[in-house]
Parts: sequence; C-alpha cells; structure tokens
Amino acid sequence: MARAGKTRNGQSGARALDVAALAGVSTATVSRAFNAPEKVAPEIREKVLKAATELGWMPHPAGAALASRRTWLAGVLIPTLDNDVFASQVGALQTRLSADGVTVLIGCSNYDADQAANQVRTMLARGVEALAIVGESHRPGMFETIAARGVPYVVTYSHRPGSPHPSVGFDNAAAFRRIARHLLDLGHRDFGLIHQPSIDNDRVMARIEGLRAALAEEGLALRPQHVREGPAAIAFGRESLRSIMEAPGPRPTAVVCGNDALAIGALLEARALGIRVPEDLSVTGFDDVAMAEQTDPPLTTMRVDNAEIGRQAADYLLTCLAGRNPAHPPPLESQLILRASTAAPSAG
Amino acid sequence: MARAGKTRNGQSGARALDVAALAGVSTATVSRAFNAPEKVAPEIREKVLKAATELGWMPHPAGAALASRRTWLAGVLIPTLDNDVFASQVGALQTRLSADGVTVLIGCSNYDADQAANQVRTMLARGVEALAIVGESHRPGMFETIAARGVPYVVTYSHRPGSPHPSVGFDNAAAFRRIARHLLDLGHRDFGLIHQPSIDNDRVMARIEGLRAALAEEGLALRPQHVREGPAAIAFGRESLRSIMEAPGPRPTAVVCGNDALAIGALLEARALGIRVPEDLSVTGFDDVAMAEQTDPPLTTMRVDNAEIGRQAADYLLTCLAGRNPAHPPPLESQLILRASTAAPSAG
DNA sequence: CCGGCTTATGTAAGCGCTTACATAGCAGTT
DNA sequence: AACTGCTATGTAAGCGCTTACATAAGCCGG
Repeated sequence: MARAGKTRNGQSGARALDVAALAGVSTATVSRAFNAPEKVAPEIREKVLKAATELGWMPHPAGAALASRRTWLAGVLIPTLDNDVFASQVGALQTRLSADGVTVLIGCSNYDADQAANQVRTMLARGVEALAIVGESHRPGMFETIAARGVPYVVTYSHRPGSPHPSVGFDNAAAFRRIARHLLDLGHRDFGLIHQPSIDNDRVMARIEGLRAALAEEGLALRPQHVREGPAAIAFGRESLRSIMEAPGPRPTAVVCGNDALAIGALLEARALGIRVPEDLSVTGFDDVAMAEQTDPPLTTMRVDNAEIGRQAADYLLTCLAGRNPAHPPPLESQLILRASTAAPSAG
Repeated sequence: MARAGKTRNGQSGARALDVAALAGVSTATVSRAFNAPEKVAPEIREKVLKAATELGWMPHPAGAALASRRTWLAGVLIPTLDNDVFASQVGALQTRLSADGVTVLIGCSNYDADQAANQVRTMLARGVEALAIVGESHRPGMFETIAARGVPYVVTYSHRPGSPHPSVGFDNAAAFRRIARHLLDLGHRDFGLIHQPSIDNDRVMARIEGLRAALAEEGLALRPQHVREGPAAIAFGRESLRSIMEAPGPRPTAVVCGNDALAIGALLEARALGIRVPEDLSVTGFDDVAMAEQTDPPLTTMRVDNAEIGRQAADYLLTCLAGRNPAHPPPLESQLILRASTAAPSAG
C-alpha cells in the first residue's frame, strides 16, 4: 500500500513493512530472511522472498547502513584510470569485492598528493570500510587518519621491505636491480635512464634507487646528462633518447626506461637516428604491455601481474572485514622478460 | 560528549547533536550550515563550522540519505576498465560529477548482457540517482526498468540517429562510412575487414553496417573470406591479416580494422609477409591511440575524444539532477586522421 | 508605535532498516 | 505433569540526519 501524503521519489515504493504485511510476518523477520536466512524457517523465508519479489522490494542501503552501521563500501585510491596498470588492478579488485557484496568507490589523485588526501577524506566520509591505496608516499598523517577511524587498508603496487604498511605488490627497487644486473652481466658499463615524474611517487623513486644501487655495487654511476625525467609517454621517450645520445662525452650502451611507453619511444628514436638495437644500444622497459613483444626488436621488460595485485588486495581487505587480522602479505614476484632489445655491448 | 553504552564503530564519533551542543544551536541549524549555508547567519555558520572541525564531524551519508532521500550517487556501466577508451571516459565523467558532490559507482559488464543487467540492478539498489551506460544494446526492458524508477540516464559512446535514448557519442556507422569513403575515393574496390566481437555490441555492429552500406552504394561487397571477427588484440590482427591475404581469389587492396590494436597487428603482419603498406595494401584503424602515429607507416585512423564523451555525459546527467529536462545531446564529431597507411592502390 | 511582513532559528517527526531483548512454542527430561 | 532449554518470531528502540512547521525576532511604513 503506498503511503498517503508525499510520494516516494521514484524508488520501487515498497518498504520492509509492506513486505512484512504481505508475507504475514514482522519486519524483523523480513530483515532476517535477507541478512541471516539460516535464522528463519524455510517456509517463512520463502513467503518473505516471494512477497519481496512481488513488490519489487530490496533493502534500502541507507536504512540498512544507518541501523547496522555497515556500509559494505570499500575505496581504492589510484593515480589515474588512464593507465592500464591501475585500471586492470581496479578491475580485478572490484570483481573480487563485489562477489562478496562490497561496492567499490574509486578515487583518482592525478598523481597529486593533495587530491589524494582529499579523495581519501571523501571516501571516509562516504563510509568506506576498507581502503586500497596505490603507493605509500602520501601526505603525512594520511595513513594515521585512516587507521584512527579503524578502517583497514592495504598499500598496492609497491612492496617496500621495511614498510610499516601491509602491502600487495612487488619490490620496485629489486625489480630495477634485476634489470641492472641483467645488463651488467651482459657487460654494460655506461647507462642511461629515462623515467617518469618521481615526485610523490615512491614506485618510481624506488626504481631509480634500485638502479643506482646496482650500479654503485660495481663502482658505476649515471651521468646527469644521461638521466631524463618527464611524462610517461612515447614522445618523451623519443625526445629523451635523442638528447642522451647527443650529449657530449661517451654514449651509454644501455638505456633503462621507467616503463614500456618510454622504452618504445626510445626504440623508435634509435631507429630514426640509425642506432642499431641491440648491437649499438640495449633498451629495457617496464610493465610488459601488449605492444612490447611486437616492437622491432621486441622489448626486454619486466612483467607485473596487475590483476593479481588487485585480487590479492581485495582478499586481504575482505579478510580484515571478516574480523580476522591477516599477516602482511608477502611481496609478489615480477618477471624479467628477456627479448631482443638487450644484448652485450659491441666491443669498443 | 561520547554516548554511554555501545561504542561507535570507529567513525569520528561525533553526531550532529554534539556539534549543535558545542556551537550552542540546534541540529537543524547544523544541518543548514552545511547544506544551505545561505540560510544561516554568517556568525552562526562560523560557530557551527568551527565546532564541526573541532569534533572532526562530517554529516553521515546514510543518515542524510535516509532523511533527504538523496544519495548523491551516480552509476556508470562500461564493458571493461581494461580499455583506455572506457577508462578515460569514466575518468572524465567522474572528475566532472565529483566536482558537484556526486560519487560515481562503476559497473563492468565484461561485454556480457546478463552481467550488465545485474550491475544496473545492483547500482539501482544502491540508490544511484543517474546512470551513464555504454551502448544501447542491452537486455530488453533494462532502460524501462531504469526509467520506471525515475532515474535519468544517458547512453554513451554511440549516437545512433533515431535512437529513443539520450546519448552522448558519435555515429559509429557514419564514422565507418567516412573511412570507406576515403578508401573508395582513393580508388579501392576490394576490401577486407577485421573487427572485434559484435555480439551485444551495437557500436561494432553499426561500424560494420556503415562500411557495408558505403560499399553497397558503389555496388561493392565484402567477401566472407575477407571478414574476420575476434578478440580486439594485436595478435588477432596479425593472424587475421595473414588469413585474409592467404585466402584464395583476389586479395583486397584495403583492410579496414575495428580498432587500432587490430590495425597495428595487421601492419606488423603485412611487414612480416613482405606486403608493402600503403603501396600494396592500405590499412585503417579506429580510436587513434598514442601508438597509431608511431607505427611504420603511421596509421590512418579515426579519432574520438573519449574524455569529452565522459564530460558531456556528466553534464547531461547533472542537468537532469538539477531538475531541468535537457534536450537530447547532439552527436559528437569523430575525426579522420589521415596518415601514411592509406594510399591509392597500385595500378593492376 | 503598532500590525504585518520577512527572515533566522528551533522543535520534533520521521526516513527504512536492524537488532537487543522479550516472548511463545515446542521437545525432551525428570 | 511440571520444568528446562532450545529455537523461531515479534516488539520496539533507535541509527544520524533533514525538513515541514511553528515560533521568535527584527524591520518597515503608516
């Protein structure tokens, strides 16, 4: 029976009370039939479900949230959706969480720490009960604010040894050390580096550190004119390779790139400059995008399973929500994919 | 002052009542200070805001939603986040909506109509007040269900002339007619087509229709052995080009692809087969991804401003939410980007 | 200086649901 | 037959907020 007076704002129109009346039970039983079916006798449950279907009723989440103090909302903070790496992470996370009835709110920081803090605040205000956050370099106090609310969280994409936060990801520094090791073992001694903006980005900073550390172990260092920082795009890769190769002094024999887009740009520019890869120059990428195995030559890069990051982050949060207190997840492995863009430097 | 008895579940702990007490006003004034600031005297507003800050209070959305029957939630239904095209659409939509205090829920259908219907149901149950939906080929009754709830919606990415739905997008059929026209004008008469799965996908179906219609106007048709349907990936583009070129009978002089990934695959395979592009074969893509201008030869393709689709869809919905009844938006223009992968067929 | 108007604030009734507690009904024990 | 201990259901009190309505306070013209 529709209520007299003010009309409803278009929602299905029935309330738990209506369902209860139709089924000949109390609203408490209706609620239990939906939220704790095992607590209500099978035939009554049937009656309630039938009544609900008939009236097109579904529990109204605001009412439920208010009474139960549960929102079934989780949030994920990423730099941007305009990047496969994060989009697929979010996709997998969402798939996993929604299977358990948890709705995901997405916040994009656009690589800006203030926006990140704002998004987190907004999500908390919306009542998220768990948070997945890309990276750990954020405004001081952000994690404390979250923890103070009793909201479980997990850092994704990076897994820094010694980090105080639970995190699902890989060790960015170790991954770049592995790339460096590969090139060092091939005999390279002169390196270039093209990388994306490192400000507020612990992943990129860790990668740079990993590379520098591996070189330092061999008594090597990067010359400033061989290091370029800029937008993670093909065009900047091209431009950077040219600038590195045109710099005065000895040319590097290997150029390490912060991601595949930069590496593809470097590859394209090398070809344009008549520099042969891998004979004259080795180039490495990071991410293993679909294009990486199609370039000429195919690109040596590091593969990361972003969907798996999303899934594991979801699982971790779900465990927290279930009231258990899971151990911090172990790091994921990234995988060095050796292709033809790297080889020993030619003698001389 | 914290309530006696049961502890709060970790949220900030204050209620409107506490803020009201601290500020020496009523809860109604607190509410108004936040939701209709112009209705409360400046100095009182200040006091309330100060009290709220002091207590770390923010309105609890569940309570607000229940009382006001407004959720400030919108939903967007896309096939998948694992595609730049949709990810950037969503990103822009979200940016615009969140500027107006609307939170976006994202549902992915994974190109499956049942999942799409489920996602929409879930979002409606969550109380979304507006919906943006990619494409219009959905389960019968889906749009009616939405409309019956009084929820405004907008179809995105496609804009079919004669569609009953408001939509922000471009005319896929016309876009492919334009591509066909370009190739026909160059003198091509034998066409191949490589496209992504068309089931439940009106955008792809419209493109195919557009191509066929343009050819039909010239009395031309596609030979079945020159049409390939499969995953929208580089690998399928390669495989398809080979199969088309190896088919018995005359080879096509132009291969039209459903998106850039397929076209890049076709380009790569042409090179592997020793087929010169554009001398022996013209190839076209769709989307104008970053890679399209970097291929060899650079790819002729159609550019679509996905972020603009997201923004306009957001604006349309916002207008609806403001209670006005906007006219159906006009179609967006897609732009043919002529590069070196198309040319007149060589004589003979 | 009073009546009527406008405007700022308070009062209190819910919004639709969940859940602690009360109750009733039933089976098994003694 | 009376009692205990279950379990299945009902009762009713909120969850935290908004908002229609009531009220009080100022302002103006006559």
